[in-house]
Amino acid sequence: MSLAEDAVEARATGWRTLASLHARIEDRLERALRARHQLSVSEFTLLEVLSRQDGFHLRMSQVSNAVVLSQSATTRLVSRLENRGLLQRYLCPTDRRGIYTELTEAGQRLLREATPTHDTALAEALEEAGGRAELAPLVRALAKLPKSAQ
Amino acid sequence: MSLAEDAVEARATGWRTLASLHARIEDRLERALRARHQLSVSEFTLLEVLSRQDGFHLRMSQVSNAVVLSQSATTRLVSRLENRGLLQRYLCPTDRRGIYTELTEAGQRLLREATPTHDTALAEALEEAGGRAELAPLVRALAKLPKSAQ
DNA sequence: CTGTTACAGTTGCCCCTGCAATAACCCGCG
DNA sequence: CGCGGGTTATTGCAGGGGCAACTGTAACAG
Repeated sequence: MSLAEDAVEARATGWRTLASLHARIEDRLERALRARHQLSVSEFTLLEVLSRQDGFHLRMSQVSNAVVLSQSATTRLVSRLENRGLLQRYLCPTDRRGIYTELTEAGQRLLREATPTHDTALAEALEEAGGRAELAPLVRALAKLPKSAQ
Repeated sequence: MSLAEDAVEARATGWRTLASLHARIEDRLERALRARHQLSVSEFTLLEVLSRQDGFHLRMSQVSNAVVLSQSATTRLVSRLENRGLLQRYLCPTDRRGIYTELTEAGQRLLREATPTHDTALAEALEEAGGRAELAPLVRALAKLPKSAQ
């Protein structure tokens, strides 16, 4: 096998491992958050991302980028949470095309409640994955990532 | 910050990085495979998984596990590919509840055509991700995973 | 001022997915 | 044999996502 073919194979293997680990973690988080707080992973992620912003607000396009969803999915994601009173939309004063999204008190509270659920489920998922031979190396690598990797 | 909180934070960071990288790669693969071969990532993965089995066949439940999808999604995934003549179902002779899925000639051909597309897109996605400061460490870690990690 | 182009979000439509209920089947026990 | 309990796969239904078309706004050229 040539060096180039080797590289292709290595990337494919890495991708399969990554995809598998991702699916397992997401599945676990989804169930835990859905069962206890009526939240999907995307919804939790949005609350979490907003909470880490100064002033708790972001533009739609930034949200879209942060949660890695299309514009339309972002619109609906924000709408769902807005209907539940967890966040608010308001027009950007200087550019009326822009729309800001801001966490409400209720949203901050729900996030505080859901965070332990999330953290526990994540720890369990990693724990379990660490026990599978094909996933363990990646789990260990994850733990060693630089902290600041935002 | 306590050690325990530190660990929670590290896991959360790792998960965000993993999720972000996964989403970017999947998005890229999806577009490339869809555009050139009318295949989704799940569909390609199934073809690929089948091709690596002796005799190119698997039971539904094994398929389900391999592509990390629910049973119902697996049924439909297999049905779609069967309708396109890329694989065949046939009853397990010893247990008629079981159903085997087997790659056809056409399926093997399409897989051969699509593999370069997949590999190129994957390489590009990793290349691009490697250029982002927050993803680069994980990309490097992926490259170092043991080859055999199936 | 007006027409053109670029940008930010939203909406209609359709596909894929998971859950729960269901059908078909195997196995063991009375 | 025949019934009950556990598997394996399929189907009805509703939710979430992407694409493309559309609305409203800004920016710029003439």
